[in-house]
Amino acid sequence: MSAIRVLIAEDQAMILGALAALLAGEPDLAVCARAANGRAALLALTAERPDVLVTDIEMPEMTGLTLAAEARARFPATQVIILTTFARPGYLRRALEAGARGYLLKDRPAAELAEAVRRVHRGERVIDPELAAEAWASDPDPLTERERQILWRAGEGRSSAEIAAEVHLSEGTVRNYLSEAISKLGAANRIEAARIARQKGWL
Amino acid sequence: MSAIRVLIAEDQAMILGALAALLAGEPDLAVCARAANGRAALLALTAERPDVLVTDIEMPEMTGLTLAAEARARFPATQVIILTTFARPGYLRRALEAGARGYLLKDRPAAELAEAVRRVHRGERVIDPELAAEAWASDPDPLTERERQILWRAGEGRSSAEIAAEVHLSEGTVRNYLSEAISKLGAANRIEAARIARQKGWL
DNA sequence: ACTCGCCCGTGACACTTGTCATGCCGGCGC
DNA sequence: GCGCCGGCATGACAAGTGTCACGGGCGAGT
Repeated sequence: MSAIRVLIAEDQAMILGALAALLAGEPDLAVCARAANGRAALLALTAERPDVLVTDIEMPEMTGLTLAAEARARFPATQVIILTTFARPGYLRRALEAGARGYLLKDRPAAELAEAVRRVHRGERVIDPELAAEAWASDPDPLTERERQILWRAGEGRSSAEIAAEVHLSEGTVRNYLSEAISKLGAANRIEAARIARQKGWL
Repeated sequence: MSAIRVLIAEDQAMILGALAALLAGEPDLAVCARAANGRAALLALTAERPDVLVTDIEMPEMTGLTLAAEARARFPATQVIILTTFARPGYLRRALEAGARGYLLKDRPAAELAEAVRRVHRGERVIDPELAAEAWASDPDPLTERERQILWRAGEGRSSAEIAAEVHLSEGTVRNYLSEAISKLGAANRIEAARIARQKGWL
């Protein structure tokens, strides 16, 4: 009986190393690769085809949520666990929609990580129960994928023209999406809209 | 020759466990206790008198910085290492004033933690070199009080007119201050300026 | 086949924002 | 006294932003 092969994606190098050390202590688990961002994780997925992917959400290059969706689509044999600081219902909802099988908080005891890896590998779901209840009660993400993508860039300080170039759209269209997002969120401008969306976990 | 005894303080349980696992892999180090907040760390210090204390900054009950100062005053034999996410020069300065011997970022490779523990135990200082340079070289806060006051509000999403009303200035003047702040920070617009200022700890 | 939602685009308009030239005033050094 | 600089203010202009009306295409459901 061979060990469960795990890929860890986490942008803070020391935490990445520490998590790897944590799982290395379990005889039935093996950390087959590590990645410091979403893009590197995709490469590692292709090369290693691990049984389980454990990923943070907030990473450079590609967030853990889009990584989860990519992984789901291209490597369905790999189960995804989101491991994050943030107990935002919006994150959980999007994680589940992206096909994640587990959602774990960094607040939880260390032992739960190894246990979660085993359980998703058996095909079970592992969701923080407190968070699951809260997620059901909260209002759903009103933003479309495009709106989120564009609002995120606007929140970083990019201009409409810059965003248009980045996502290959016309500037007018970008302004339309922003206008739509602003009105959906009841904000007065793109800055406030980005702030609200971030706080609700929709970015 | 006995192992170096280490106390770890960190509020995120999983990270705490992972860091402990990381140090447990080093034969010359021993994690003698763990604490989930500053108050618990003080109790553990009293009970265990460890050689080295590794602590996060942002914790409930008592921050790592005040914990460092307390430890320095009451247990001078224990050397303190601050381990944090934030590369803010202001934090580093306060950490050193509190008597910390090490300041390490969670961004750094995992191997550096064990090495840092050994070095502070030998009486050396361990300061992230990048951060040390930045802390001394960085022009301390180019913003005037007015600029800060106004840029902060702009970062919250308020318009120039709203800000003008709040601080009893003309709208044109508000725009002038913002323009000045934007150029001082090398930003392209108020959003980016606010982001940069926040990141540098100037807001 | 039809509607509905999301996607993408255009053009026009009013408003906001960023920049610049210009000025007043009070403190500071010489 | 004099120049000089930093804080504060104004007005004017160009560029960027938010809104609206309107158009097209595509896929999912009824």
